[in-house]
Amino acid sequence: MARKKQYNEAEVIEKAMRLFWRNGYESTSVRMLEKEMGINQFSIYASFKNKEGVFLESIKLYNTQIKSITNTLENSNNGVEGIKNYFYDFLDFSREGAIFKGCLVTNTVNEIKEDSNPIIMAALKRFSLNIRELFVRNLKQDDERDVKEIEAQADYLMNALLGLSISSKVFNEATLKDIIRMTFLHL
Amino acid sequence: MARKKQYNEAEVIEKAMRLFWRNGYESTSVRMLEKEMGINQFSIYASFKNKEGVFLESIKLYNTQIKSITNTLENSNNGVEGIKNYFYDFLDFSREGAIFKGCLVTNTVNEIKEDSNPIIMAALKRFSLNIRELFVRNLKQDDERDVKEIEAQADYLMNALLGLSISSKVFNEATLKDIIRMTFLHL
DNA sequence: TCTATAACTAAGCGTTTGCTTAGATTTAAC
DNA sequence: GTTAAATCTAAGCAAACGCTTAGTTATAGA
Repeated sequence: MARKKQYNEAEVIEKAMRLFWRNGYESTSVRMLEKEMGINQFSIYASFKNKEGVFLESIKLYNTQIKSITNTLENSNNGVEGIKNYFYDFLDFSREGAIFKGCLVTNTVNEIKEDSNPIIMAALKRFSLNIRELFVRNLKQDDERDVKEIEAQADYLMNALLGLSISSKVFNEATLKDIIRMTFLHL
Repeated sequence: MARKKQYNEAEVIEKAMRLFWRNGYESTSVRMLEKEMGINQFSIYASFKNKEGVFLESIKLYNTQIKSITNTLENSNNGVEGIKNYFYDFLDFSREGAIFKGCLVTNTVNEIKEDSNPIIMAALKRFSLNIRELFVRNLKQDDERDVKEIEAQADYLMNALLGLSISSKVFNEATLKDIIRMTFLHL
């Protein structure tokens, strides 16, 4: 009855996500997206409604890709050691060749103004809170741990993880691994 | 011989800096600057050449303002305790009423792409390196400390400080203070 | 083969961006 | 008071932004 799409939506979102990851949300223009995704602006808007839609789909994909390491964390029952492994896994996950791109979500949180784009901001907060809950769950596995301190430790770890997302653009790999080592010294 | 300026350059830069601090570099437009600074675009360009010039002057001012707490750190001789105080001082410094604005420099590092604006990026890196050196200097004051670990500890502290700049937009004051407490537990 | 419909290309919409410029206004030396 | 120079206002520049739309092309059912 009608013409077939000449592109696969999953494939072009993969490319869009990598561009957002490197560039951030605002400074990725629709012109850049159409070049990277290899499809016309019309097709972008037909498939994903608008730029925001492309980004929300990118976060979804990011979520499923990072699932491979959050699942490892979720299935671990070795307490804080599991979280430490998550930090190392994340470093590996955020690497593209020699450079580190940080976390797509953290990068964007830093860029977006809350009131200028509440939909994206809400999606990003949901993502962060989810990871923090995994930290709490794993910390509770260590039975010699002071339960009153667990919430504070989870916040401390989130702070370190957020920091790592910036640090990974400044420091080299050896330094980043040393930062992780030091972060877990007293936990 | 000629007309007098109807504004004080130091005063309008103060206002520009606060706007950049809240908003970031890219998402602060020249139209917003002229409203906040209370002067016309022509005057902005006459006094500071361009938007980049306004920002570079803003960083200079930020530097002299934050000097009040970096000086305290520089004059301290109580080792890691002095750094801890710096963290608390920074939190206070970055507060505007009930909300925390993070660090102007860190906020902008997150936003700017290295190759898109190398001049600003260079100014920002200089700023960060300077603070890290103060950390190293203070860590060396503790004579029971392992000298081989000092560089790693300085990086760890920078990571925590960078994290704090993001965290301060997400967490409340009590949580932030708890994060600082936990950061220094094993140092 | 004809036709209806979805997918394509490419031009262009209105708005905002950083920045400039023409022209009026103020000021201080003469 | 005249004049020259700096400062002001306000309009407008080209480029880039997110997004739309007119017109062409391909495809599957009749």
